[in-house]
Amino acid sequence: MYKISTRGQYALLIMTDLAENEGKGYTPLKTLSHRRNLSTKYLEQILIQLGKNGLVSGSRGANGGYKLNRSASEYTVGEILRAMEGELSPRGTFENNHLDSVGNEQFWEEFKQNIDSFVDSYTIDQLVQKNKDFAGYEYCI
Amino acid sequence: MYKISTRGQYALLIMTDLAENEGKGYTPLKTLSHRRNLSTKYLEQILIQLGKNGLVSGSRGANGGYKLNRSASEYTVGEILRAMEGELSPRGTFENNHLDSVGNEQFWEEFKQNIDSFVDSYTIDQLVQKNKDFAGYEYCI
DNA sequence: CATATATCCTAGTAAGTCAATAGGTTTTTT
DNA sequence: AAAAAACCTATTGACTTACTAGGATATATG
Repeated sequence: MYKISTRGQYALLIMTDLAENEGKGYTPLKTLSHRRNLSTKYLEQILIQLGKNGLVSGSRGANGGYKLNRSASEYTVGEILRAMEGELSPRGTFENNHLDSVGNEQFWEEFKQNIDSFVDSYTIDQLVQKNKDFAGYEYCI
Repeated sequence: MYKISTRGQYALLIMTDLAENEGKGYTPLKTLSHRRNLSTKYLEQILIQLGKNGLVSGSRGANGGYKLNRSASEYTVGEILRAMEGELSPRGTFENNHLDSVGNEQFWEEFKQNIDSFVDSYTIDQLVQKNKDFAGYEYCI
């Protein structure tokens, strides 16, 4: 099937959200989950994992929350997805099966490289920019 | 993350196997499963599904088995994988979530197109050729 | 110091998927 | 008639997903 789970999708969404609110200090989990209408407790796990991977920082107590560690242009979509999903290999179990043919092995390897180079070609600020472009278009109607 | 399941991987392997044995009439399930050391009963389900999708034909009785419906150059890897896995969308549940941002939506759409165009750029006979190239290289050592 | 606010941590669970296994039915050749 | 083979349907254990739940820890403010 090769699907990216909701963890990866939510992570990407929240990273663009944080990017859109860059420079406003820490954004609390509650604000994020309400703004995107996602389960607070579920999103919490995602943010903690993003933190453990060095993508966001959390601050506890009043006025706390989460913020990006770098500027939005310094995050690729790939590293965010990999932080949540692990390697984005299109093969599941039985990788490198010795029974597989060499041609097939090469195909699977190229498939993985193709996916990696696609997701690594996108940065978070490019996603944010796409939104802005669309918003601008809407207002012009 | 969901990966391409063994069904898809086995299907691809068996299609290249059938391609390598093109012109030799029908190949029985038992031969295929023993040659690739795969579960006969499991592979049976895969071949039946490939048949329902018009990719192979089965013939019952003695001297029966399976064979390709077209020449190996007329199959893309994509159509084989889609026959087993359904659409190769990288998103799982909650596609087209109205809460998603436009930029993200576009990203997911392009991601899917990227995958489709990759798997559709490969034909089965290209995989077979890769094997032959490698075999030739081996013998030259 | 006390309290509210917020992140951090661990465990559990219902539903679904995966990878087989199993046993039978139907068709075709010899 | 018998053997060979595709076809069909059901079941199962292991695993994953998408949450839910309850607490422990840290921090700003009064």
